[in-house]
Amino acid sequence: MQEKPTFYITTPIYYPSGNMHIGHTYCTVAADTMARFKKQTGYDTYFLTGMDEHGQKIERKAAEAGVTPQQLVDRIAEDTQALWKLMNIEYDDFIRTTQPRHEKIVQKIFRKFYEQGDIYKSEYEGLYCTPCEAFWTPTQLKDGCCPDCGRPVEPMREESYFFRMSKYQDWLIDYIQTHPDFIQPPSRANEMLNNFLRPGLQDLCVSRTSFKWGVPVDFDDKHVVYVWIDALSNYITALGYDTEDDSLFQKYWPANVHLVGKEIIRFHTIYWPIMLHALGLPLPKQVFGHGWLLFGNDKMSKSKGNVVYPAPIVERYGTDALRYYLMREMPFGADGNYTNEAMLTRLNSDLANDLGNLVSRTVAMIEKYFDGVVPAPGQVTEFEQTLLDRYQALPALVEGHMNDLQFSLALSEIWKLVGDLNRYIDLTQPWILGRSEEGRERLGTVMYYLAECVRAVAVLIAPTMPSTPQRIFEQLGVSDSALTSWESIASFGALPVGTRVKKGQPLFPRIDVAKELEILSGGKADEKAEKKQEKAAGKEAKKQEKAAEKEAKKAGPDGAEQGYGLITIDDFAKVKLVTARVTACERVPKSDKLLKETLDVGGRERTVLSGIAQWYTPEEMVGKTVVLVENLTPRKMRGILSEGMLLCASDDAGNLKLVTVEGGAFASGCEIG
RNA sequence: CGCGGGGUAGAGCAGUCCGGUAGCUCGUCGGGCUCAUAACCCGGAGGUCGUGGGUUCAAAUCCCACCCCCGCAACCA
Repeated sequence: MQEKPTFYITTPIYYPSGNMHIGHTYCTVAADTMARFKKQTGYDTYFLTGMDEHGQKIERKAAEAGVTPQQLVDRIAEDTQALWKLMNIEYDDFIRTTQPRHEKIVQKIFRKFYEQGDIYKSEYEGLYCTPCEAFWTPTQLKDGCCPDCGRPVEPMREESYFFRMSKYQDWLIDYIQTHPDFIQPPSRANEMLNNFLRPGLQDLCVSRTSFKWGVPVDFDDKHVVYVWIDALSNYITALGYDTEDDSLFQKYWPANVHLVGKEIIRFHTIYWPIMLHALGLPLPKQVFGHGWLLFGNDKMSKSKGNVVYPAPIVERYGTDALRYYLMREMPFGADGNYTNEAMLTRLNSDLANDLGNLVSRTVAMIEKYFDGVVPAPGQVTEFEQTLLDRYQALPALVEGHMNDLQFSLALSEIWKLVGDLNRYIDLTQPWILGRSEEGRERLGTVMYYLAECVRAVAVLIAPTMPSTPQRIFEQLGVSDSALTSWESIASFGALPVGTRVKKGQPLFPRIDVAKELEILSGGKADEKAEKKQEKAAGKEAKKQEKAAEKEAKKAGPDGAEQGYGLITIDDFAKVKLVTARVTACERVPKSDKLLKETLDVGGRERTVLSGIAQWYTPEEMVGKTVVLVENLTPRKMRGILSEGMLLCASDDAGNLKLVTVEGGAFASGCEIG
């Protein structure tokens, strides 16, 4: 028996500092699509994803939440795996850096580096910002102060182990230059060479003593292994490298592709190759840096948060729809914008109008004209020839784009066939052929070509949209797995004459874009509230508010027009507004937008966070008398509990002004209303 | 001089490496069709390719300078 070629693909292991959102989903879906494609085209594939669960940030987050780091990461790992299930991700393994199988090998690797002289002990010296618990290089500083919080930094020393990167830099430069496919897209290779390699690599600090949540260095227990060796080695520890059973490692390493975000390409194309080289292992064949999914302004939503989570989208439109959108919308490698509107428009035009409707009309016509039985094709005309040309060229084109990880191009090629088919129907006018007996053979040809081409489309979209093909096959009456394989579309005509089709539900119902946009933005806020606010009271209030809003919209057109429901005086009374004096104010570390205000409210002190740092400096805040929503459910942001909210006015142009009480001396704690 | 991405039709983008009628999707306007999910098909309008200079027979594309936007990693009430 002939052995299949192998294909090993990985995603980064994600950091569980929060729930996985659409950006992580993007990368994971891409890896899954690729893995499925390779499987479909005859490869023995292995697809690894997982989580990078160590580090100071997790330690701190867990402490804030009052749980152990392990509990924290367990929860997020569970949620993440549930999300991947929802997205129909078929990974072969899910590695977590807290698993013993990983930790043991990391220790071995670390020790090996030490013993062979790649790692040495020294001192890390740098400028440290104590509140932010971060080291900065002199070039990162802003006016000599911490770029995050603006406070002064101080020189600090920390004992650390270092990896001699410099020892390998010439080798790596040479490797990159002689392996042009190693770093993709190629512009990234230049970036690495010019910015990091040619100027000279600095030795890399690979251990920490400042936190404990990590893999202990087994010969020096003051230290834990820092992220580089811990996280990057997951790609081989997951395969059982350097264990008793390393059969997976033997079989699949080196990886064919590491899919990574462009922000971590440096670690994967410099540190990781050097580590592997030092271990005497071959390098992955390719590291592909994909772009970032940016968030365009969603005009329908006034909510300021712009993090998009996949679950609500999947609930409404299905997993395949979201997968299609992610893979189709932007060229892999470049940045792309995500907006609900663009997605809904895309789903409507490509999935509902073009593909879904094509399947619909094809099946409907075969039912109408041939009682649901696929007829035999007859004489071929130039119209069929056009289709055939497209059909025959398609698998190779798709394969080419897929191998370049150009998902959007692959899909766009497939959709050219979909477009051809819709056009074909108009050109051949089956409804006219159906009127006369002479047209019958011709009609049969048209129907056969349609059905057979639709079958091919179903096969081709399977990696991107894993569950849609089955729904198409059901309507086409195809159940034989020999007719759903990649090989089955190698040549036209595998679909047996006489197959019974059966019309089913529309594949992708048309979406009312305006309506859905409203629901999506509302749904998003809802989900956030649910995640954030454990307190039932808060949740309940929100729901009621929503229900009331909906009611009011139905009832009063005036209110609906403005997007607000009418409320009664009682509703308003629920909101307790009071005056408050800002007694102190500072920027929140590691946040662009947040200010932390300390307020005096009638003699009592309150801490409130506001996303207004772009408009107000901490200095000018102090002394203002502002309006506080006093009975808002407290919420934690950046680890600080915010007890209320300051009223602001903002306009469409992005200006923002605090609502203040004229004459700053007005007493604080006074009720407003 | 921190790094990176970008400025091409109303919107989102391709084209730029390797100069030679400016293209795709959505929207819009007009027409056609009735098998289909108000879907599908055809056609039109709409761009001095950020600005200024240079090279060239010819520049979105090459060279120089400048301007502007965005991101630097995500629950920002």
